[in-house]
Amino acid sequence: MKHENTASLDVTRAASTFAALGSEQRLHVLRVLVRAGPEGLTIGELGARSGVTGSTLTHHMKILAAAGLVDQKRRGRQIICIGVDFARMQDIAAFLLKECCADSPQPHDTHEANHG
Amino acid sequence: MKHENTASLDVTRAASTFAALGSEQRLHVLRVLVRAGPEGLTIGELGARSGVTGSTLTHHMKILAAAGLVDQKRRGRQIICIGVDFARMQDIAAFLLKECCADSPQPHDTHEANHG
DNA sequence: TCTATATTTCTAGAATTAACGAAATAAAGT
DNA sequence: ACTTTATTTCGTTAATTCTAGAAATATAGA
Repeated sequence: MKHENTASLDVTRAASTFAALGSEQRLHVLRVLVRAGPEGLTIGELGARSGVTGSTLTHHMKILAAAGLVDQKRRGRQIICIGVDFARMQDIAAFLLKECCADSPQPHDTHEANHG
Repeated sequence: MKHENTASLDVTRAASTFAALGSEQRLHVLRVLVRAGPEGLTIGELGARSGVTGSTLTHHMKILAAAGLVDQKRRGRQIICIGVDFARMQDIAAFLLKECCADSPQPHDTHEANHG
């Protein structure tokens, strides 16, 4: 990891977001949350529905929250978790493609039709 | 990792695709490839442009290829690598949201406007 | 066949991440 | 203050992934 890159902070952030999604267990938990919709679920209910509980669930939720993929807020003595919004996933996906063909010698138009 | 899930194979595949994108170094390499456009780059040139070379690059490319994010084909004694296409990223992003709100008690329409 | 070039496999130590029990903290009710 | 419920922090062990050097393989050309 020894290369200089002006947009390096973005790469770092995008990579850790993808990494957050890159665990089968976290992906499962996140999808349970997405299925639950905008009202969200408590940690307890999320654990019950996903089969991932206790400190393990806390650990995974922390990673998902740090990536901005879930929100957590306290309500009394429970924590309500709410899943990603669509726009965020769009942004993440776009990140990969946004400089597409910038270094290509041939005219852009030729390829651009493939991903309008 | 002890929960049964009918769609478990899909989750596994999606998770490993995200995991493939979840390394700063791999993400950097992949973006260099995306910048290069549809003609692709040889491993050597990709290494020169990205700063990741040798067995380390081979290792990362294997992971990206297994995830279907790059294609590799031999041409003489070099290997040409070509980056992701847009449709694949769209699919990956969609995976997360496709069952959105399925378990939500309230009517779908209320939330659906947020992510047409 | 011999040599040079391009890339991969093998191997292993370092670093990171996962998993989980036990103890700790936070809020609410008695 | 004490108890119960909900969740997190801490500490520790296991598992996975990263990184890179050295040897191996594949192809092309002399």
